[in-house]
This record gives sequence, structure tokens and C-alpha cells, in this order.
Amino acid sequence: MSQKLRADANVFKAFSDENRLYILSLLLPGEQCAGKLLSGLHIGQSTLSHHMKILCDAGIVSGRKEGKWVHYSINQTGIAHAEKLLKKYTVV
Amino acid sequence: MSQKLRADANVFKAFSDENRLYILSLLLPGEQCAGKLLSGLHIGQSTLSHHMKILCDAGIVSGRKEGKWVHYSINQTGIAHAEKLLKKYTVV
DNA sequence: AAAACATATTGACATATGTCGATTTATAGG
DNA sequence: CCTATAAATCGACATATGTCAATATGTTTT
Repeated sequence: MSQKLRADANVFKAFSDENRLYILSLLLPGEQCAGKLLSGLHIGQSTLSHHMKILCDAGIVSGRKEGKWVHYSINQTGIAHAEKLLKKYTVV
Repeated sequence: MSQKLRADANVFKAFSDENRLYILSLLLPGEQCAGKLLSGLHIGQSTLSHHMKILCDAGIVSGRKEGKWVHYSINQTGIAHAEKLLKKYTVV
């Protein structure tokens, strides 16, 4: 029960950082590899990797490895889940 | 622009704590005063006050003062805004 | 005016989070 | 193989966050 609350909170936590929101906006037009994302941000490579892990763990983003590159994209299933959660705590 | 990102992130931040999610679930059936909320939680009075401030500042919850009591309720306008934000960062 | 009660504010503290630089791991090409 | 490149992991650090106890503020009742 409190375990469930924690999991739900983690989904919202993934959305609660400026850089992660900006990363999502970069992914809106479609799949992007990490390097491309990095060039659009003012953070180090390791920091980006950290943010991508948080987004992936929350199910919001998916990573597709292709050779040396990882292509990230918004995971619509995860988004649907997030929308469901928002309603769960705000709509009777 | 980065100012906007920060404001948006703050809305999600308000949802990203277990106790605040639980508070929202307590408010789902309708308006509740602080004391009533407190009795349903395992946190101190000052901590509750702190959480209510975060929820109110984010526009998610409204407080209506009546004598000594403050009656809190979910602010549907704020919720609509949160839903809009979620879409803003996840839907083309 | 005083006492009682509900809530907010303050100050202190431990833990969580975001950040970086350095290193490691994994893959591709010469 | 060796080197170069992309991304992940690690260790360290500063700041943010959640928590509490104590105190302050505001309101009602006596």
C-alpha cells in the first residue's frame, strides 16, 4: 500500500525536473539518440545518462540500443499510465 | 523559458511525494480540514502544514479558512492545468 | 483578559537529488 | 589488436527536500 504510493510518486518524480521536461520536449518530434539530446542540453554526459535512467525506470521513455548508440523515445504506454495515475489521485 | 520549465516541474513535484499523494486521496471524497487530514496520516502537524503549502502553491489544492479551521479541497482548475502540462510534454 | 485550540512558521537535522569529472564498459573501424 | 567513440557507472560534493520539536499567530470561548 505505502509501496504503491511510493511507486506512483516515482512516476511524478520523473517529471519533476526541468532538464527531464526539456528532454521530453526534445523527444516529442520522435526518437533521438543520447548524443543528439546532449547537444541540446547544458549538462554533462554522465548527468544526461542519469536522467535517462530515471525516465526509463519510470516507464516514461524507452531506449533502443543500436550499435554504440541508444535511441530514446517517449513510451506511450508509460504516458498512458501516468495519465491514469493523475486521475487516480485527482478525480473521484 | 527555463523559468517556465521550472514552474512546470514544480507542479509535478507537488505530486511526487507519497504523503502528498495520500493527502490527495483523502481529499478525493471532498473537502477536509487539516486536523481531519492529520488524523489519517503518520506525520507531525508542522509537516502536514508544509505539505499543504506545497499543494496549494502548485494550485492543486485550495484552502478555505473558516474560523480556526482550514478546509482543503482539490482544485479542479489546477488539476486541469496539470493534465494539460502532462500532455504538453508527452503528446505531439 | 485569559485559556484553549487550530494552523503556520522557524530552526535544526538526516536523507535524497542533481551535478560533475574520472573511469569503465561496449561497440565499430583501421 | 589497437584506437576511437558512445554511453554507463562511480565517487564526491552542494543543494533541495521531508521531518520533527518548539514557538508564533490567529480565533473562539469563558
